[in-house]
Amino acid sequence: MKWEDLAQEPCSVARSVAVIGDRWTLMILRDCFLGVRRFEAFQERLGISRTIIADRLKHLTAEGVLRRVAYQDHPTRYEYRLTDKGLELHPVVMAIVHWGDRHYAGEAGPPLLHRHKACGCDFHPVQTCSECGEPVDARAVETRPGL
Amino acid sequence: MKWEDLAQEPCSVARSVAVIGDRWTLMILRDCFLGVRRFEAFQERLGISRTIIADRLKHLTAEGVLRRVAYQDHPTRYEYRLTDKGLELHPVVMAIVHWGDRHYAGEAGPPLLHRHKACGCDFHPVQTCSECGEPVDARAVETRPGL
DNA sequence: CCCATCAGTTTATTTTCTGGACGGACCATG
DNA sequence: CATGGTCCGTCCAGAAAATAAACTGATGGG
Repeated sequence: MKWEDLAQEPCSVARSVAVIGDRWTLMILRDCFLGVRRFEAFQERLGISRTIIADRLKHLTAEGVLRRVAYQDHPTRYEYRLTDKGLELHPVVMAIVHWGDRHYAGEAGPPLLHRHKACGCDFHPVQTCSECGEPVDARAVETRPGL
Repeated sequence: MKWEDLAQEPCSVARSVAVIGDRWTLMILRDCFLGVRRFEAFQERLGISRTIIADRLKHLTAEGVLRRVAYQDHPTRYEYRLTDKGLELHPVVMAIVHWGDRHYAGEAGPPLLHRHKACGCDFHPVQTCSECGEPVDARAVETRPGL
């Protein structure tokens, strides 16, 4: 199997991974959620070659996760913003952050705190069932073919 | 920046991505959550070269996400099972699945359904605030340095 | 002019991946 | 007791992809 074939698999993980399942793509998305928008800023923060940045931004734009927005003319310059589809990746990123916080944070605690504006508290994400509202973990889930 | 350097970054996304942020690693984890445990089974399901399977399984084992468990002697054969740390990746995988379901499922709906054993319903994951219990989305979160 | 900013592209190198063969320890069958 | 099958890997050479570093090109400021 080739990487591009992932998108054709009858599996939502495979299809998503074809879009976002790449180290640098995930790092770029992290920065997007932190408010980074410009090519130079991504490059500087990540410290990787510009080719990769250009490539990944192009890919994410083509997939509708980011959109290019002109922020000046003469010359026309674009920045990259999350679309609604991109914003929906927030749970993915938060879940990754939380796992990292739990298993790789040092003595001093997690590097970043997240505050829920509605209640004003620092929080971590909890995954719950859309039907009953209770927290869900791996052992509480049964999977079966749906198609 | 090199890929291995990600683990040293003061960022939980970077540290997590250093462990699981690879296409094939994510696909292997998907299969783990579907109950796949054996080398041959991973290889057959993914259809990629055995070298990659061996490499990724080794990496995940070294990171404590999977553990090797002997399931027979003469010769001793091992299978790979999720550890508790690995099971904690469930929210990450579910979030990815849900995003894929929303944006890449065809007419017929998502390829897999997930049933919450406790309430018996098919569900999708909802990310909520650990403090107030309300659903959280990207715009409801403020980030600040915590260390 | 000369330098700086910004968003990329081009080119050459380095790394990774593939596909296939191979190894070793068994077991079942004829 | 050969022959083939199962299972978990490893090894190797060629192909493909990822990456770094330098370059382009449009513009503005001093």
